[in-house]
Amino acid sequence: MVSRGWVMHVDMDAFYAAVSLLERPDLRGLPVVVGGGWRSVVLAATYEARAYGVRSGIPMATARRLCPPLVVVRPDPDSYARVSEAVMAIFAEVTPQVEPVSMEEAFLDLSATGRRWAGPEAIGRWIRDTVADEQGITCSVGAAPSKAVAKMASRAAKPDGMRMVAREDVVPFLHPMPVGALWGVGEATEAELHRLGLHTVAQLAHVPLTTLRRAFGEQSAARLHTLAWGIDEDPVVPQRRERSVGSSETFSHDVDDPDLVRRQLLHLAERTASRMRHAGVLGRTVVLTVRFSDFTTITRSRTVAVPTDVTREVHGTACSLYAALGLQRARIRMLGVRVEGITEVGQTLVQGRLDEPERGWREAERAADRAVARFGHQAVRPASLLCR
DNA sequence: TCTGGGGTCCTCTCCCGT
DNA sequence: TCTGACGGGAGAGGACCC
Repeated sequence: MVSRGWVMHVDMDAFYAAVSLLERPDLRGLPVVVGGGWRSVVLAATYEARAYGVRSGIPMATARRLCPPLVVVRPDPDSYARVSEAVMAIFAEVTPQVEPVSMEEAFLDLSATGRRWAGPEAIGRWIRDTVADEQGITCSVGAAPSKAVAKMASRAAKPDGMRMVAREDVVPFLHPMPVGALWGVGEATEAELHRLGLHTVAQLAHVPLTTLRRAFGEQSAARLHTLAWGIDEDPVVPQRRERSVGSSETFSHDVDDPDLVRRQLLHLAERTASRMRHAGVLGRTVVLTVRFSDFTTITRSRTVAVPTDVTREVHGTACSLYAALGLQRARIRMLGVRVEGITEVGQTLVQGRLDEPERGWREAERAADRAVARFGHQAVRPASLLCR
């Protein structure tokens, strides 16, 4: 075994766009993005589109302006899930210690690989070849002594490349980089670091910890400092359990009608709770998110006495949180419903209420879930959503 | 320019009980 | 009975990731 102490990060190149092109080979070589309606943002862009400055996260309108010949394709979640599952199965042939980060990337703890592998480079080559042969898409691979550095190595290798960073090479690899390249340093943190006169990882690594503490607080300062030296003890954890489940949606145009808001909250509560029932989990805290037309966003939450996965209860809590805001026809752009404090059904006592019928809403909604699974989403729906 | 939807984690504040 | 210190939990918001 020659891979002890190595963590590998594998990241699919422009995953959603690449998978979409499998169905549309005629679009190969063109600037293509995956995205939705006119108020949406770019979900993924091919490297041809990126040459125009188009990248994921920018508004669709901006993308069209930057790249007039842009081709837009709609997302295809089923295909993404199928390819992702196949790719994760390839990783599992290397090691059982696979931590999926999202559909398109995962960390692999190479300490647990068998003797058949000659080392991290051989593993990386095999993964890249197998993913390309079996799934027809490319990926980038980074390997290092820690997750954070492995992640940055795969980013440096993109697209369609591989980068190994041995323990003795970590500091020379990191220190010339701009601070914004560190994993976990986004726009706001980068701006604050620049304000402190820190532009490279080397400068960040040598600044006194007390200076960072004043600017970022205890935990974030410690994290930044250790990251700058490539130290990251975060282990590879297969099968991380979700800590919250939620659903949100931007209206096609801003709304101020309270009835429309309550109907949308029902739609979001239904989506959230049915996913919870499907996953076999319950949650205690309902979080309502409201984004107004000026893009200011507020959240309000309430913890209920008994954990729930019942649409009616999630909806009722979300509605009372909304009512408590006392909004006078404010223009709303987006609504979200999320449930936190997740536990598994088997681990939680679901206490019946005194005023609850013996076979209550929970059973009714489970029966509806079974009908939906058999006959499709239109089979059973709350009456107030039938006109959607 | 005009900003999706799914998440996690951290910080700060407030409230409550001791 | 009042006051202050302290810790824990809840709630709100922000930053970050893909």
